[in-house]
Amino acid sequence: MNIFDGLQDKKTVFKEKKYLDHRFLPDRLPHREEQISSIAKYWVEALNNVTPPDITIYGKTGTGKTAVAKFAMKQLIHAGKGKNTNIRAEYVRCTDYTTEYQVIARLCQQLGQDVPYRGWTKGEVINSFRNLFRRNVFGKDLILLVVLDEIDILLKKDGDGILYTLTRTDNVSIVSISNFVDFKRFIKPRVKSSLRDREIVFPPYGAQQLVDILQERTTLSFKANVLKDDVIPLCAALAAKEEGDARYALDLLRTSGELADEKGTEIVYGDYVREAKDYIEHNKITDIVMTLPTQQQRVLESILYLTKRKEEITSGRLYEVYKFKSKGDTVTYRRIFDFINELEMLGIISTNTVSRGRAKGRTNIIDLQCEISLLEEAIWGM
DNA sequence: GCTCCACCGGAATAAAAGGGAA
DNA sequence: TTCCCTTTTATTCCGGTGGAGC
Repeated sequence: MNIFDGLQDKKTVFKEKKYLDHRFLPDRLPHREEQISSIAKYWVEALNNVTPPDITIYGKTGTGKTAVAKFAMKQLIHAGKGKNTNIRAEYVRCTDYTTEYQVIARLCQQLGQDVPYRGWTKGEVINSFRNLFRRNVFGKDLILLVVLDEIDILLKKDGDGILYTLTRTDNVSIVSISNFVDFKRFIKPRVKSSLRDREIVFPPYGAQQLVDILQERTTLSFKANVLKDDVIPLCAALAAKEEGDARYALDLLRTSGELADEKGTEIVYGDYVREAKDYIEHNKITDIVMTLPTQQQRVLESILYLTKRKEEITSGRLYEVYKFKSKGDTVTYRRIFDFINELEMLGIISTNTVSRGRAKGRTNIIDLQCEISLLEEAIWGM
């Protein structure tokens, strides 16, 4: 008897689960035709051996920014085949490569130039990057399209040096993808002027559009007639409420199916979607909390403590509680300020700065953005 | 020994609205 | 009433330290 016996051919509602992964790149991206053709309009220059203009893509999470960019990359490379061009398109996720050095080193490696992760100065790495263009290794002038996904993270952490370097390298065209419209405030005027960019905005998907997207994936990934009629509209409606997040919609759909498998039913019911929602939320919080550094966990604990006591959480009060809780092993208020920002970025809390006049100064009001019980569970272990 | 980088904190600057002067 | 000042904290700027890869 093998432990894997019987598990592999367990009954399932899925045909091919992978098509429900948000990283899967379909052949068609419904309701993004306009954005795709905008990119194509700019990039077509590359096929004539002209460096295309820089592009900036804005949009909330799950609005298809990454998918559209990757789709366009694929198409461009395909179109370039057989033509007398030397086009490369490289995708860099700035959450994985968080400094100028790392991004350039990564680009070098993608283009076949080996550079170490450390030890070299930034200048050396930039030089060998630029040499890739001078040396003409590929016979034809290299045109490089760099897609910098979630660039706001990089800019916030490491400044705008990366843009400075890339805009000052010939034959490089930058596509910046950002969740925030105001990410340009991280860019200094001197760099901004050399970034001659076109902007493309990705609006959130509406409920009906999400239905279309889900419908298309469903035929690929689920067996026939396993979804109750209300499943897809419900996923779409819930995701539409979450700022039109298609990734979330797909997550809901997949998790609902997994729940059906788990329960051993052959049909996915609408109720499973609601259950999936709780499950996803729970997992998200647990994941975040588990990977948080100790000090940040303490801050979160303090927020939880104050929330439970129904006290208004001002930054000053929070710091008091935090200091009390960590008994000596503390960091300064300056750090807490950063932690609060990070927690806000993660979506666990929200802050609102208010000013209370002459004798009271300014303060941040902090609000927990998730269920107390979920957070408790995550912090105090399962 | 050199560089990158994560982590940290001090100091300077900005912001908002009540208080008070005109 | 209007307008500037004051107060207090938020926020930014910037530099130091030490570990890790080379």
